[in-house]
Amino acid sequence: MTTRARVVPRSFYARAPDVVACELLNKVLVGPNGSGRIVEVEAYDGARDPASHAYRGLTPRNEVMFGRPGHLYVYFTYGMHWCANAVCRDEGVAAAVLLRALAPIAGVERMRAARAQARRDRDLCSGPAKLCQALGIGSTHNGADLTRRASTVHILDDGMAPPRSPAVSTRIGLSVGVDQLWRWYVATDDNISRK
DNA sequence: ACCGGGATGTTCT
DNA sequence: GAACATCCCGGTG
Repeated sequence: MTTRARVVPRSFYARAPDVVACELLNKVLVGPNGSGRIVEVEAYDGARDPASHAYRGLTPRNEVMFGRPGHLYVYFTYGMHWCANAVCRDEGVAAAVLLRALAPIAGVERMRAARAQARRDRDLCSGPAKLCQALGIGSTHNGADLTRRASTVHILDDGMAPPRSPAVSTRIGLSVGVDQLWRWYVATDDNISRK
């Protein structure tokens, strides 16, 4: 990482989640344990998306999704896993991008310690709950401001452009909204949760 | 490689 | 009481 890396500004996030998702590819997520390049994402659009946590309106859990763009929405699922999203669109409109996989950059030793089960380094961040465990992201980071370098969790642009033609697929692990092609990933990367 | 089941607890019906 | 934006392990081929 060079000094030319800068935080992604709030205006970037204040757009539709499918647009934000595509452009988050190849940006850098920084967390407590290190950093990684974002290589897989999914879009969730509360207003018209039955798979979105915000589809049925505001609740204590999804409150952050309704807030300002550029913040982190962290939720707990399956009794043991944390997952992290970048909040999109204007305040009052719920939308988010689920961060699904990273290519590790810095702090790999700490990530290995945080994910002792991982047999290979490509298993460290190859899933939405894996990357949170690897980077040390949890409930205390819900609502974190991703646009501030001082924030424990933030996102940097180090100059690498998003892929011109990312791979596209349906989203993973859903029982509704299964037909939307709202998953994007860097086709050539080894750290993808699933082909 | 692929597939099936269990872990584990919050959230919402 | 069911569902859940998941992961891991142990089976089989």
